[in-house]
Amino acid sequence: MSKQVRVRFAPSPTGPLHIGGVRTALFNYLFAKKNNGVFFLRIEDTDQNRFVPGAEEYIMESLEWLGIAPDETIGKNEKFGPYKQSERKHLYKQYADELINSGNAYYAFDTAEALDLHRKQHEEQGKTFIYNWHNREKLDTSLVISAEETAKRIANGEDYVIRFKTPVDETLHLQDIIRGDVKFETNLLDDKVLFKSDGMPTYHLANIVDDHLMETSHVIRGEEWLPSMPLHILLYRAFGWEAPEFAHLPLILKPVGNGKLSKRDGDKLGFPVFPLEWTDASSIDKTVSSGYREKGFFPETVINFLALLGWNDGTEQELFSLEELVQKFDLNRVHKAGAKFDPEKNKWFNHQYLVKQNDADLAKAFAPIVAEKGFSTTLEMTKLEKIVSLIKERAHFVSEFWDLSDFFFVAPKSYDEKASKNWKEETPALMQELISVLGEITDFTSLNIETIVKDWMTKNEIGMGKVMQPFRLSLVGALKGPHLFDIVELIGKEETIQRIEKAITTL
RNA sequence: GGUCCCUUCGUCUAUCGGUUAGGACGCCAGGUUUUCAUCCUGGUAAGGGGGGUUCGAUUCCCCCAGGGACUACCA
Repeated sequence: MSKQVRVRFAPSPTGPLHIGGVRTALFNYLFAKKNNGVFFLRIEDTDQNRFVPGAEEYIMESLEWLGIAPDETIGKNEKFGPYKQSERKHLYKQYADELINSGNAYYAFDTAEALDLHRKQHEEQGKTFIYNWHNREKLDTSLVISAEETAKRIANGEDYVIRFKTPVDETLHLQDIIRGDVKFETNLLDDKVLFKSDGMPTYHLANIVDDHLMETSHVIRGEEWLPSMPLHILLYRAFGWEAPEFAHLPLILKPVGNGKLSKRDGDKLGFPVFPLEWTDASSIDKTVSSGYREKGFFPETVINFLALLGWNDGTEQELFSLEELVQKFDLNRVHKAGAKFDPEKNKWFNHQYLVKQNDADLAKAFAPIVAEKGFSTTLEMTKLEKIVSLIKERAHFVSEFWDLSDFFFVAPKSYDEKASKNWKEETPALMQELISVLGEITDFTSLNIETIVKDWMTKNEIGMGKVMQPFRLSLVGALKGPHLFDIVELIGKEETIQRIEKAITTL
């Protein structure tokens, strides 16, 4: 029996979760569930300067809305808690010390200013400053001074960081589930800071320590982390720990132009990049970024579309429920190349799920909009459900419902110009006749009205278009919308006749 | 600049050496519909370039080009 699958999503709370992060979380979730494993959420807030209030809650709420909430996290099954790195602060120093003692790390006293200067000077000469084997003994480190001297400087309160002592002259062949064999020369790597002068670990140290302590079996993360895989593997080795398996996901790219989709893209591209609406409290004007939820996307849409960005099951199926995804997901079928986000196809997915929703739920979602227009009391829910069932095939979002159904609530205020051309000289007389036909119908239901009206037309040899077009124009104000007799039944005999009369006088 | 990753229709993708290179979104046309939408039918459109390996390459290898990521005491 192989060991239990435990995967994590480990965002830092520097703002709202963006769509690429959501995809990473989703793939972790799918992989965990597929393998009867555990999906946990860890908050990586080792950089106190970048902490954004509300971001942590936002992340949790987003995952919950999408239906991919973690099995373990802050306040939930805290088997390996705390799940927030700032609360694990006391843990990391001892591991940094362990690396110092084993000769895998060293103290460095260089100031940020000194390093900046080095970088600038190198740049001016067209060279790149890399803090590693070739210069670490020329810099201000514990490698070149005595242990006593080092201890003294630290005791004096001098600022220092702890850097990893990258091994020399090695070619690393690393295995990535998605990319296969990836090669790195250790001589080209730099000695990353593991422990900062503010007493906090960097991402690299905290991440490895926590993944080990939390018994992470697989690290599934974005491709932007691929360059730090050698460092991470080397760290596991230095600690003598078994490393988890790695899988680096392809990036989600902007739909137009180049580059990866980023938080800064906000609403500029005409679609949300965040699952939930987010108000930037730090901005002067309290900038609001739209969210999928508020825009009327269903969680199923977001899940389905994101799952297919970089993965497919090898068949031609495109509509998947979360359960199906769990069943079929396979990391080995994840793509290597980045994928451009296609807002059009995303909308198509939402239409698919909109049509699938049951009418009662849609009516419930539509009701507040109707109420806002001032029709709350005049309508019972069953009628609203009926309306929704008639129009949903024409919509991508619930927010489009009103424009597609306003004529159910209120008579047209104007008539579509182009359509009015169908209003000919003989039309008023015909409409007058239609009124009297309608007036005599007692069973005022769609099918019955249709039968009677069509009978009347055939008996009098009146062409369909001559009646139906003006009839629709009178009720709807344009040549669009659901089956006409369904509209007639819903608005009722009296209203129908009134609207025809109004059309006769107006047109 | 350096390191690493990637490369099939406009976009998302299938193809595990031999296919008329398939599907979906979009777009166009036709049909259904009194109308719009849905739906159905059809069409549009692709293996970056150059070398190899092979009887045969989209598929395997190399080079180039292009794109991307990373290159902080940020994650």
